[in-house]
Amino acid sequence: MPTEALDIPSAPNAQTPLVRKLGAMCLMSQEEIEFLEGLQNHIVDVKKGRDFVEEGEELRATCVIQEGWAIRYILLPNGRRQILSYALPGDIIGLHINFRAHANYSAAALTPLKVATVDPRRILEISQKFPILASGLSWSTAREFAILGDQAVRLGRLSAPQRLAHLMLELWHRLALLDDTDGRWIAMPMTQTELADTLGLSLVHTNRSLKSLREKGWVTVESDAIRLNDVDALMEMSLFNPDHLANFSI
Amino acid sequence: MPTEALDIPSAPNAQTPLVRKLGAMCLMSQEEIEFLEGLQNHIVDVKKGRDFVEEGEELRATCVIQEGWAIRYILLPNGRRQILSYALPGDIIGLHINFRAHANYSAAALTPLKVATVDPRRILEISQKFPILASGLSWSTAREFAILGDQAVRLGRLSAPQRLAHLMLELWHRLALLDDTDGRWIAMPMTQTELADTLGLSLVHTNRSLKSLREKGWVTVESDAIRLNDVDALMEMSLFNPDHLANFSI
DNA sequence: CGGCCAATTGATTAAACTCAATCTGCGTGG
DNA sequence: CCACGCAGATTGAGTTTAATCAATTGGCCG
Repeated sequence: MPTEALDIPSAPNAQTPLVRKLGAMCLMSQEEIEFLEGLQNHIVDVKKGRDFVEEGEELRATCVIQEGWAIRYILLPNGRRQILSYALPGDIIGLHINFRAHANYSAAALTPLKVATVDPRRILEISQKFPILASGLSWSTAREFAILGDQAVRLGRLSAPQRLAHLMLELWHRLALLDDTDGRWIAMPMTQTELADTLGLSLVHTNRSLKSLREKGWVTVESDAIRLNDVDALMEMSLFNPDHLANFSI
Repeated sequence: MPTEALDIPSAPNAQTPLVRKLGAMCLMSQEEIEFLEGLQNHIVDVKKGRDFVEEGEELRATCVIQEGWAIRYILLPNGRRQILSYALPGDIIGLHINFRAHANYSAAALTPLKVATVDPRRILEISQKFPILASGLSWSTAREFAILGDQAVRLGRLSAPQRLAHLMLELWHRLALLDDTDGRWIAMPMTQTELADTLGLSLVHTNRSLKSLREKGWVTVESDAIRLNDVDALMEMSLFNPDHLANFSI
């Protein structure tokens, strides 16, 4: 198992992935859990490939992913795309919406998606009424920062095969927190084009780097999933630091 | 002047850079301003080059930069470094400190620094008592995200000269919000080694890319400062999007 | 004057990109 | 049922960008 995080007992009766995720970090009261679950009762389906947040547009609602994966990305005027991060179940898009704030990135469904849309004013309500919950969201924010920071490290200071391995390990750890891994298999719903736009590489070079990890025997690739055959080797070669995703250690 | 932000009247009697920064976004009451200023009365000096936050260490205090520049960075086991972002006066390091949270990046003084150290519990107090102030800090958080997102775009999808120009424009806009630019001159207190670690390049290639901007006449480089001679050309070639730093437009 | 740090330049090597074909699996219409 | 089209994956070949290695220069300070 990837981190000590899993030794911390989860929130009881956790139904939504957000409650499960926060439960790994902080001990919420039953009232807080119920409030948080109650927030997420308005569920919207988003078709695979569809944008549900568009850069520059005014944000109307805070979105909490219930099922499926999304990407946050920025499109450049020359047509190139940089995917900033993957949003998994329990992740929040638009947590920090302010008066007339405009989205500074787009978000799209990587797989068919179920999202809860929440009135941003109810988020402010949380910080006034539920201090534990508020600190849970604050932790979630700090974790998003750490994830984006690791993305910057990948893009700035790792080689192509390192970037790939590093990303796989990140996803493995994040999915493990949701109990969403089957041993060493993890879902990989993105195409190689999307992978390339995540890692700042060309499609061709992404393909070749993936091949090199396969040929070393470190990963097994299936359509829509990969298996991490040698986690130690992957961690060492990609310089992955698991503390960045479990900064609540001890 | 870079953005429409400057047309919004600043907070009256703004003394600390944080109040000046937030004043550009939200209209705080006199009481809120005084509370925020009062928070920042414990000032610490940090010598140039010194780390004041170390990755992995437990964070004891929230730091608000009063004077000087800092860097947030991650050091890899192989000795390479990725600078994530620059912290300017008014920026906050450790806004989202939680119970026994450990820093997931280091921070060091790029210049001699004055920082206010704040008890993190007083941050929680803000969100409970001062809703406008809380939304201001939330905006500040969203802005930090946008800055780090732009950093990922630079690292992932821009060429070396584009990365340089893009970073200069970011700093120009951020300094303008603090009224800290002298026309088109901006401070550049970092060495080329630090610039290279910011942009994900080698020192030599950074030097050559800087030379190419100079030779095109777009920038003038002095020690510790540069002048943006042709902002339009820089914006076009680097695909810079000023909205990311002024997402409160209209 | 010497030492040191930062900046600059030259030459070579390595990594990653681009262009151009295939190849493969899958669904669909004839 | 099969040919066709299409999207995604794979491979080859040549080019470009950036890294590395190696000096050299410039400024500043003791």
